[in-house]
Amino acid sequence: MGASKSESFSDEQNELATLFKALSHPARVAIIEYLLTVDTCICGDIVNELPLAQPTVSQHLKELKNAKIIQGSIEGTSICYCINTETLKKFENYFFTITKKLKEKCC
Amino acid sequence: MGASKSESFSDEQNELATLFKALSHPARVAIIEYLLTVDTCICGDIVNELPLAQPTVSQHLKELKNAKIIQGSIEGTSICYCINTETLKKFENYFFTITKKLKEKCC
DNA sequence: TTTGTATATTGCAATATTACGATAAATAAA
DNA sequence: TTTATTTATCGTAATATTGCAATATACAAA
Repeated sequence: MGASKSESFSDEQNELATLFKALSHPARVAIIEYLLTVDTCICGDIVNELPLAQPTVSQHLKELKNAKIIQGSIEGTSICYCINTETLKKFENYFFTITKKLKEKCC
Repeated sequence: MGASKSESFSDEQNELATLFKALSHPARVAIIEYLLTVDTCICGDIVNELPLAQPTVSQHLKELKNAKIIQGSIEGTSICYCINTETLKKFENYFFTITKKLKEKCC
């Protein structure tokens, strides 16, 4: 085996796991943090911000895009990336449900 | 290569990524959700709740324990698992910082 | 057209994760 | 002590992730 038995779990559980997975690498956390420090959706220079080669950064950006956590739009020669507020809200909601349930517990 | 260049990122970025990673599998999301549905820290039967073999569940539980998201105490023959409120609060705080920053942005 | 700049894709090696059968360890009950 | 029950660990196969050099693509500027 080796492949995750995702079909054995609910859609919501898989969706939540996918979002967590997209953020499960320090480089991708760093990308999100960087996108949050800049005022607008700034183009380029994400590569210069990270201690990784350009193809590696491109790959991490692709994963964040696939998870719909960020989105990129072509802006001349470069690409303008920004956070997908929609998805982050969804994520926040999921997460809230969990932490809310936790507060209702004793333990 | 293949190993993650974690030393190139901040401790906080790595810590956050570790927490996300611990929850990046549907089985582990399911475990957390199950622990939240039961009133107290119920022993055993986590294995029966999941569509996975016992060694696999044990492995997932170990990962959640390593990330300090859950904790287990011996209770006779079985082990009583429950959520580590401390860690989840820390996680919640990290996450809040991100979503708060997002709200301060236009985009 | 040629050159330069920005980003993506390919290919591959190193490493990590996932899953589970077999087995071990620990303890309760008979 | 023997047996049953519960959880952990080992070993291993299948698959996924990470990182980057090389290369491709796309387009702006010269």
